[in-house]
Amino acid sequence: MPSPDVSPAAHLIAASGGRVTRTRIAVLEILQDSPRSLNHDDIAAQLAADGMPHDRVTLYRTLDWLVEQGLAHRVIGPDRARRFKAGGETRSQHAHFHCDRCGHVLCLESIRPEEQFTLPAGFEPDRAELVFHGTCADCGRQRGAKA
Amino acid sequence: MPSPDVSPAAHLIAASGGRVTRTRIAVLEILQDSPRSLNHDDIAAQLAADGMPHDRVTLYRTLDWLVEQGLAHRVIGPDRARRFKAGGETRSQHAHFHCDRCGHVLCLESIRPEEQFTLPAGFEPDRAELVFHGTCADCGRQRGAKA
DNA sequence: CGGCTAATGCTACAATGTTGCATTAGCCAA
DNA sequence: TTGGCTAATGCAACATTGTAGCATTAGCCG
Repeated sequence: MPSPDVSPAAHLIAASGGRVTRTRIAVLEILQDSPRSLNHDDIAAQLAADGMPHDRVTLYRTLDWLVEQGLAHRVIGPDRARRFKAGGETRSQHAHFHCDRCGHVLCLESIRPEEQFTLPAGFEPDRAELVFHGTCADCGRQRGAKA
Repeated sequence: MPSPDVSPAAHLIAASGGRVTRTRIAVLEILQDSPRSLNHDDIAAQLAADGMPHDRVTLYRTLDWLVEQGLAHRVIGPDRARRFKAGGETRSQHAHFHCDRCGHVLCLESIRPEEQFTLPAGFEPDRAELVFHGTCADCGRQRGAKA
C-alpha cells in the first residue's frame, strides 16, 4: 500500500484512470503552483529547473491529456500560443485578463459573459470567451513609480 | 487621366498614401465582398479563382499593410490562425461569433463588452475581446432539416 | 520617358504544434 | 516479486502559420 504522502496531483491523475507518471505529476503540480497561465516554454523551463528531463512532444501530449481529463484548461493568447492553467474551468464561463506589460494571463472568476448578453436572433452560443487587454493590478501599482 | 470607374477599394488605398497595386486592390475587394472574416487560405484561394497569381509572403505583407492603414482588421481564431475583414473596426469594441458548424467568424456590432463590465480594483483594460462559440443563425436554420 | 523606390516574389528560416513508430515503464494479476 | 500487457515516452520527421533578407519588378512623379 502506498504511503498517504503522494501529492494531490497524483491522486487527481489516478482518479482520471490514466497512469501516474513523473511527467504528468510534475506538469500538473507546476500548473497548480502557478497563479497565472503558462505556455509550453514556461512549463518546459520549470521542468528543466526541477531537473526533470523531458521531450517537447511528450509535454504537448501531457497537456492535451490533462485538458481532456478536465484537470487543466487552455487559453489561446494573442501571440497565438496556447497557455495552460490547472483546473477544468473551461466550461465555467469566466473571463481572462491579458496584461500588456508583463504578458501574464489571469482569470477573472467574477466575470461571466454568458449571463450578460443577448445575441441577435438565430445565434445559439454554447460558450463565450472574454479577454481583456490592458494593465493588470500588479503592474498598475508599479506604474506610479515608473511612468 | 484615369477614368472615374476605379473601384472604391483603389480610392481607399490611394488615400492611404500607398501605391495602388493589383494585389492590394484585389485583396481589399475580396475582404469587402465577404460578409465574414477570411484567413490566408480563403483569400489565396479567391485570388487564384480570380486568376491573380501571387506570393504567400506578399499576401501576408499586404494584409499587414491593410491593417496598419486601418482598411482591415484582424481576428485571432481558435485555430490560432488570423482572420481578416474589411474596415478598421478593431478599436470599436464589438464582439465576434465563431460558428462551430461552418467555422465562420462574424461580427456582432451591437455587442460591446467594454461598456458592460466592471473589473476588479487595479485592473486597467484598454480593450476587450469577446468571442462567442456556438451555432450561427445560418447553420441554426439548416438544423431543423438536418439534425 | 526615365528614374526613384515601394512593392513583389523568391528562398530560407522561425515558432508552434502533429504524426508514426520503436522503446520504456506503469499497472495488474499470478 | 515477477512477468506481461500496453499506455506513455522519446525521437525523428513533418505540417502549418508567419518572418526576414534580398534581388527584381512596377507604381508614381517629374
